[in-house]
Amino acid sequence: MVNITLKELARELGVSTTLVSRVLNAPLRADGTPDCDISRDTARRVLELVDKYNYKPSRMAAGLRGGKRYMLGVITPDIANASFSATGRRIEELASADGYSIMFGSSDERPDRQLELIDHFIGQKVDGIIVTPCAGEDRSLQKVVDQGIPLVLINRNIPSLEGVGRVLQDYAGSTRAVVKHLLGNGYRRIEMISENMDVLSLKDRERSYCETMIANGLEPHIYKVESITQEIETRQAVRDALKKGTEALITPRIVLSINALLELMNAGARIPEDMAIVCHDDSPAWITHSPTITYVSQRSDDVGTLAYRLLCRMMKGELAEQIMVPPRLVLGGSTVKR
Amino acid sequence: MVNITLKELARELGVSTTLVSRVLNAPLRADGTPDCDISRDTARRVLELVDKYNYKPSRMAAGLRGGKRYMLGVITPDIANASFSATGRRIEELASADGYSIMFGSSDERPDRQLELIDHFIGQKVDGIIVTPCAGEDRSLQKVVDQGIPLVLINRNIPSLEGVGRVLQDYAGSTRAVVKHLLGNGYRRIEMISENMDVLSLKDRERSYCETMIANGLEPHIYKVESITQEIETRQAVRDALKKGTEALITPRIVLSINALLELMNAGARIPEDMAIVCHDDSPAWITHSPTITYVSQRSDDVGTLAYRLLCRMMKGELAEQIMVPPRLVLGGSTVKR
DNA sequence: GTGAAAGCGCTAACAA
DNA sequence: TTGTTAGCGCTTTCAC
Repeated sequence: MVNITLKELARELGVSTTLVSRVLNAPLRADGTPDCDISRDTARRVLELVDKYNYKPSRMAAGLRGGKRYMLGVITPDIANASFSATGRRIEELASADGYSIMFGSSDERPDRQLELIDHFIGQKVDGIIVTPCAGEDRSLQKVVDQGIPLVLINRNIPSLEGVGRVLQDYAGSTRAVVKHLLGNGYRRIEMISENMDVLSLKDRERSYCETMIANGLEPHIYKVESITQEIETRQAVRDALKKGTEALITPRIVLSINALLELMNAGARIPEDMAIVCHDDSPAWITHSPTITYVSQRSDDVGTLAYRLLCRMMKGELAEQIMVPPRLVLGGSTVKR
Repeated sequence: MVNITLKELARELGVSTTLVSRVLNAPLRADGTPDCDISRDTARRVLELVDKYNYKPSRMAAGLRGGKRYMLGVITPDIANASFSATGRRIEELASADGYSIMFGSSDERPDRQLELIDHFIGQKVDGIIVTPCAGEDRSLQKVVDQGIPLVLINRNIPSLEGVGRVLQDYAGSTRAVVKHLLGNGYRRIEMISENMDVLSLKDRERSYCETMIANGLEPHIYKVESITQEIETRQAVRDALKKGTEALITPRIVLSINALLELMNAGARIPEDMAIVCHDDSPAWITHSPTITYVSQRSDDVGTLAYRLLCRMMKGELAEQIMVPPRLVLGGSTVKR
């Protein structure tokens, strides 16, 4: 019941292993026949037997001798995180359709873990690597580049690295779009509830909110809540905002969104009459809620698609690019025109 | 900058490759020295040079010749699903500490996809496979067993398969515990809101709820909502329950839990005075909510730990076992004694 | 068009 | 205690 080998195939056909290997590795022509200097007839016979035995070449052996390894490495800080796993899922989907296997690893935001994983991947001689880097560890990534292994960075940038592909999100741009959307719908007293965290994406959103408000002659105001007391503070902020007559709230993290929403319901506030709200990140709750919620989607799966495609191009020898993905503003009933 | 090979190491040391290989593959003794018939001194010299060059053996080559491959395959229906990814995460964590690489795949509940992935894994000659099987495809799994590759089933059972390990959740047992907990706290009029789905875990919970109620001389009642109109129906069910004077609600799926909770808040019902509630599955919302929510944890990470450990034992030649994991009832303020 | 032969980096009999 | 030899399954010159 063990898999048949190329050698056995060759023997049964009465040809050399070389011949079989060549047929198998030739690029396919438009009409589906292999593009190599093998007689059409022999090639057909080979393919038929391959089919009959459902022969699958051993990637191990192929890789060893120097061929493609059909293996990719993917590292995220935490595969259990919804956004990262959505990205990873998409990569796996596309890659396995192309015959690649995926090795996943979670760095857990620990540089040593990331280093370990990279070493592992290099040891396995993967064809390419996609990684959401954790802070404070570019040496291992540099090593990847030095070894000539195509590398694509996702979501977080490391500017010092050269020759790597990047798929990054335009957080500032999306927040600008949010504010403009609210302004266009007649909202003026727009506030943000944000969290005191050292995360670039959040800082970008805060900064962009302030800039856009000021550029439109309005005064920005951010409630900054501490992570540890986030729920209580968020709820307090919502009550304050309601009392003050704030017209719209932007909540740039999903936990803030959820707690703000809960407090609005708790306070009996009507959305969007008493308070409009823009949430962040993807949740099935946004579209089942009534009214539906206007939110900024991270497009995690699109990021996966783009990263994989870019990696493919790089594996074919094309130059590394930087792709900016604009997060998508999904309009809902929580910010209708007033 | 490319990795050094065992052969080069051997040449630099003036010994044979065999010698080096033996040192490297020997099990470690308590004092950290390799347990083989190599002179302590030579062994030390080998290890020193390995260290100096940070040599990592090529798993490809090792695997090819018949040694361990240090590679595991993990298949879940959807790695983007929180529960599965938590399990996968834990497996990866433990496995990579032992030097294994993990190949992940999502079957997307599609038998053909599962078959493909399994073939891939067999082709890569993984040392072991952990899978949450999708319905309707046991042939590929049988193939795994036939090839002598240790296989562990997670969460879903396929009784016909022999010689496989299993880590299953005791859904009926946990629901029994839920009902008993409520009874013990003085609740009598206990109802369940469930969804009309063909999923074993849900059926188990419904059955167990009914049985336990009847066994205690109480009348069970289940609101069955359709998946497609789940939100509206769940909310309606909550309103009905409040009107009828129901004392406690069990919601055996996370979406039902969330919508029931939202409707309770919407209706201004006090928890647990007007209605106690037991939610299901893990969510950060349960512990940040006030009052905190009593819920049944799936223990996805524990399942991962147990599955990995079991697989390890099987890879060492031990017999396959079946492990039942009792889901954990986490007590919160939503079901306090009345 | 096709095949012989030499490896890729490693492990495992079998000798010494 | 150590080395010799022969592969694992495949790709790749180079020769025919």
